[in-house]
Amino acid sequence: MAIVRKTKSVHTLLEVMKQAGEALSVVDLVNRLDQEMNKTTVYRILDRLEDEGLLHSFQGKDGLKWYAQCQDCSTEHHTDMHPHFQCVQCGKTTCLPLEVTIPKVPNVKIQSASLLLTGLCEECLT
Amino acid sequence: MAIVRKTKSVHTLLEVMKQAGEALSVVDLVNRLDQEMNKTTVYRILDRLEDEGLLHSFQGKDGLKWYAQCQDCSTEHHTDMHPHFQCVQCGKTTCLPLEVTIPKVPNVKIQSASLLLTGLCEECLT
DNA sequence: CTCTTATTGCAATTAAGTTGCAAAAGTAAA
DNA sequence: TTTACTTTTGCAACTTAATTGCAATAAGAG
Repeated sequence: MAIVRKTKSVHTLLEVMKQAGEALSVVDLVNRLDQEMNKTTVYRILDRLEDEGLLHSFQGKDGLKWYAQCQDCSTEHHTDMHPHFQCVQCGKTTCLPLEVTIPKVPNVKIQSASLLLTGLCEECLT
Repeated sequence: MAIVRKTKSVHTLLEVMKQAGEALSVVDLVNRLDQEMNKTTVYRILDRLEDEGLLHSFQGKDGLKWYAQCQDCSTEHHTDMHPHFQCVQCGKTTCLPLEVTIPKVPNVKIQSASLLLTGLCEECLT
């Protein structure tokens, strides 16, 4: 695995993720960081941070790639699996701190699982 | 809901899905049907068939949209949810005839859930 | 400081998915 | 089967997420 330097760009990106406190799509991140860095850089840093295990990604229902930072994320704990929730109205997307029981499937070797729940969040319900 | 006519194109597409016997990505479908119809038509027919409930779709880990036909699919039974398995080596993707327990999340209204399992299929394991 | 390696910006490219519009095909009623 | 109307299709152009090549810059080790 390539060495990931904690450059200024990396720090800025992680800070934006932390401030957001929820999952962000790559498109959203590119927009938020438009003044700070090039979009190619955003894509590349996200790749590296995911390799390192500092972020994890999943495919949104919108076809976009989403990234999130969570407590469980680390290089060792990479296969860890938790569901995500995406509000169909406001788009807010969060990691759910829940254990998911992965169904047993005979004759295959499961390497990863991703569970995406969609619906209406608390704020959009009221 | 618009009326979906069983045109020749619709029939051909459904036949290809049936022959495949597994989930197919839109890109794959467009290629397989290249001689028979335009790619725009493939996209539009898939949309309509999903509305009608004859097919269901999900986002693959590759970022592509995948479609599958299954026994459970019908207009009435639209919110039905089952997991999919995608082999990382050969790409074979199938519906798993399993019930999935959707975790209870407080204060939100879950409308849909999609569970994608990835790993190695029986053939690629041996 | 100097050498080496990793990172970044920029422009161009690839590829998935969408849109507008005119032509063709299907449906129903006379 | 002719006519009138609606849905479907093909085609070309377009939008946009994601990738690539290359030169320039920044970081780290000695």
